[in-house]
This record gives sequence, structure tokens and C-alpha cells, in this order.
Amino acid sequence: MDYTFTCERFDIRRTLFCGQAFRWKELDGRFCGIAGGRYAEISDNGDSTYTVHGIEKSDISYWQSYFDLDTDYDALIKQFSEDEHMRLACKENPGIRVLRQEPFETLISFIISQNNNIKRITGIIDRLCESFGEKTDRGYMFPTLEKLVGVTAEDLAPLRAGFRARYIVDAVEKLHSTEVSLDGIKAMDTTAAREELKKIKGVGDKVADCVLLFGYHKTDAFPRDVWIKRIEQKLYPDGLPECIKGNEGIAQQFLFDYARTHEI
DNA sequence: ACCCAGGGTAACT
DNA sequence: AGTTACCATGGG
Repeated sequence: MDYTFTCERFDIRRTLFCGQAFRWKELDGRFCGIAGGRYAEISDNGDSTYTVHGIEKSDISYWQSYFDLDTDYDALIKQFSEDEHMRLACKENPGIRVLRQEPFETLISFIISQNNNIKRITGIIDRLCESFGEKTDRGYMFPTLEKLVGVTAEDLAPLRAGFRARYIVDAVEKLHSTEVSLDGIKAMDTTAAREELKKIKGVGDKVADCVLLFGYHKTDAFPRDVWIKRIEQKLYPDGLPECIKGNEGIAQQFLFDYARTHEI
């Protein structure tokens, strides 16, 4: 079936390709991809409505959640705009939303992201899915933990992930042994959850915060990458503004795009 | 040839 | 507690 939803000022292209998700392609004007084991083709109808094509009726709520449709971004932007820099950043890219993605996929993806660029991250993840993910008639799924149990760094060599291969192996081992529990993190506050994720080799503050923000929607997580560090130095030498408190992660998405487009 | 990329680790002061 | 070389790979 097709599911059409309305969302004012939703920039689906920027949302899907701004570096929070890595598995979407734009083909023939449609955004195609698999999330949470569900395939979808999404069209931007140009009138603030968007149609998710070819899905199961029972998955409507999944896609509503995935695009965070229940969150009022207008209200957030209004709140953020109390700060002048945030006002400009939001004004420039008002259609960005923070996706609600799968924790495991997000963890592996952002382990791969470290000291890497978005294009190459996407390539490595594509090869990971083709090598270890379930094949369907509409593409490869992101591999489950079970599919990856037992893999070695040598097994991952075809991905050309470089030094990150052993980090993936360590993540799979610690999750399989339940030394780290992705389910358990849901109930933790952000500080405790961050420390839990950092038990995995190759997961530091930045990767952990990306997983918490994009995989658990813990909006007070604030991933500090190179771009955000530049923004903080230049615009916020005395600390982040009060008006983003509790939603630092969402604010970070606006700032990240702002920094990149202006090459701050 | 050099520098950088949605960083982290280990080995230094 | 705060720096720094090094880590693979590919693009500019």
C-alpha cells in the first residue's frame, strides 16, 4: 500500500543525506532505502505531502516514528531562535529532522564513520550489507548481530574499512556476549548510556553520542565532530546557549549543516 | 606529495 | 589531566 503524510517544511533530501543515515538512494525522483528491515520508496509530492510507497499497512507507525513525525520542529526552531546563531542556522535549513534509527545499525555505522568521509562511509556500509545482510528482491538488509557473530577482521577485509574492522569485531563480540546490551541502554540516562557504549573499542564520546541521538533519540546527546568543534570555538566560546538545553542533539543537526555549507 | 574526512587509542609528558 | 603520533583508505 501507499501511505501519504503531511509535514510542513520537511526537507527529506537534506534529512536523509546530511550524514545521519547512510542507506538511502535517490532514484528517479524517489528516495529508496531499507530501515528497520523494511523497504520503502518515498516521493516528495511538492505540496508538503510525502508518499511512502509499497509498504505494509502495519508498518505505517514505524515510518511515522522513523521520520519523527510526532515532534513539533516548528516549536523547537522557535525556541532555538532565541539564540541568534541558532536562528540563522535554523532559517537556512528549516527542514532537517532527526531520524529514529535502529540502535545496532547506528552503532556499526558510526563506528565506521570515525575519521572518514560520508561518501566512503556509505560505500563501506553498502559492502557490509552485500556481504553479510539478507538479500531481498529490493536490496540487501543491514546485517543483524546474529549474521555477524563470529566474523574476524580478515572476514571484513573486503569492506576496506581499514582500522575500523577490528572495532566492528569488538562490538559484535561484546553485544553477543551481552557484556554490552543495546536494549538495556534504552532505560539509561544519557551519561550512563554513553559510558556503556564506550566499553566497545572504537567508540568514544562522539560515536557514542551519535548512537544515542540517532539510534535512541536521546536528544540531549551532543555529538562533537570536527565541524561542531569549529562552531563551538567560533560562535560559542563561553558554552552552548540555554535555549537548546535538553535538545542539544537536534540543535546540533542544524549547526552541523550550517557549518558545512559555510565551511566554517 | 600533502591534507582531510561526522575519531579513538595508546603512549607519552 | 592534557597533548600527540598513529591508525587504513580514498578523494581533492
